[in-house]
Amino acid sequence: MPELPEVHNFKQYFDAAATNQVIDRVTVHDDKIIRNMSGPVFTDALAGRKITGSVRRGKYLFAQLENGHDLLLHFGMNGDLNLYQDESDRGRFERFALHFRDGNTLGFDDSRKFARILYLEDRLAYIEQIKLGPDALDLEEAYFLHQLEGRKTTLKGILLNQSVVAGLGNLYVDEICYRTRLHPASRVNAMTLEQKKMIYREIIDVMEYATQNAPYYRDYPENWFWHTWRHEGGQDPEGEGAVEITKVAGRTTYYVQGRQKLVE
DNA sequence: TGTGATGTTGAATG
DNA sequence: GCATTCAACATCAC
Repeated sequence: MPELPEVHNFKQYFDAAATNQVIDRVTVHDDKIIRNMSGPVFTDALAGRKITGSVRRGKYLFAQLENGHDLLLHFGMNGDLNLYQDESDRGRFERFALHFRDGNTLGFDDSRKFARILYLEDRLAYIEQIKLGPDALDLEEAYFLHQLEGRKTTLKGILLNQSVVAGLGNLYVDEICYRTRLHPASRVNAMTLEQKKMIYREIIDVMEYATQNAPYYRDYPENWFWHTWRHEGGQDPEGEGAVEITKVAGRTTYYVQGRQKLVE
């Protein structure tokens, strides 16, 4: 599930659960989820470490350790955090868990195993390495406009590109396109400056609204866009047209025919 | 029971 | 070399 607003919520949950906790030991149920070292090496690297806080950038959550290193949590398609005391509360799909000295355990659940966990000695070097762009909430207009120059890809493709702006995913991109009245398959190089500025504005507005109003993980408000128009048989709340389903940038895409203009 | 899924990557292609 | 596209990843839910 996680896009920027969900990971924002994971951060809140993580900070409350783990800040100032000392890791007593680590359990790894599935070595493959740790992407840059073996399970035992990972376990040794974390044992005895204190967690001092966390930093979020896009969909990436960096848990900071007192030695200056970081534990990177990327939630993939359906990662989740689960703090518990009683072993019976352990998640069915827990892949690894931090056991704190105070007796609590923070489990990382991930049924589909698309999550990525790394132990990082240098967070900034890693961000540089994967070319992760600025967080959507920190996006500056001039930078964004510059990133769009000379691009021939689709509007949806550019918004999903984490190097351009970090944090947007399939659902929120559809909502941004809906609000701008632009068809998601519109070509970036065919759009006017005004249209690009409008996209910038909606990125910020949608992300701010979502982070301020989203409850933890599920159970979004009734008027959330995927309850109204972004689903099979959905209705455009403004009644301007029919909801169509197609594929853009390789992803399932919803848009309102008649409302969203294809610019190419 | 077959299909699709809210993400990322690396290989293939242009 | 760069931008872009697309299959692959592994498993579950509908």
